[in-house]
Amino acid sequence: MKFLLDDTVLAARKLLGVVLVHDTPSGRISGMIVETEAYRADDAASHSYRGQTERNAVMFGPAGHLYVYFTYGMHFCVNVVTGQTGHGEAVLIRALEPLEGIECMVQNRGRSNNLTNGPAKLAQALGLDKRQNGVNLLQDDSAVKLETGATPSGITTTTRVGISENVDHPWRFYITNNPYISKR
DNA sequence: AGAGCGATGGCCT
DNA sequence: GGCCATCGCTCTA
Repeated sequence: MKFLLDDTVLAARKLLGVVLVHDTPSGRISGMIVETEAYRADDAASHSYRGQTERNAVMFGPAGHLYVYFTYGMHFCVNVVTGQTGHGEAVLIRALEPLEGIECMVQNRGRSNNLTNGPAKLAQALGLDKRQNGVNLLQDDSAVKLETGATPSGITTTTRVGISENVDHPWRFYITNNPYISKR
């Protein structure tokens, strides 16, 4: 996972195919990352753009940690911190392909379809919220961690979703033809 | 298939 | 006080 220290846009591409795991009391829940977005420090759409605050502090910490934020009053979204410590960069995980613990995901989501094809959906499916903000994803004994997965067959590049600033950059990536990407 | 909108709370000015 | 890196229900076709 050395690539997390690379340029954040490149890191977002390389996170495709990596497996995100949450070890819970009710079992191991995991999914392969199939869609990401890069948020750079000099990027008006990034939470870190206006400097460090209590909320976004994790983004300014070391790469490979988990940044979880709360939005729209009811949703959590999950990011992997990238780049050098102090820069404030991260990659938003927008979609997963479910691998293990699908029964747990169904329970967490309260439905049996569309488990992980959106940033807030996958956070709920894996049981991730404010409590996991800041955990180290690169440590073996961590409850939430990243594991090496498959190399994607193909990568599609588009502009990012759901932002109003800095709209034109092609910083969203997904595995071409993967059925679990979020729509739009 | 697609547009409209309500739910719901923390963060920032 | 207004804004949100959202989701899913409800309406119109």
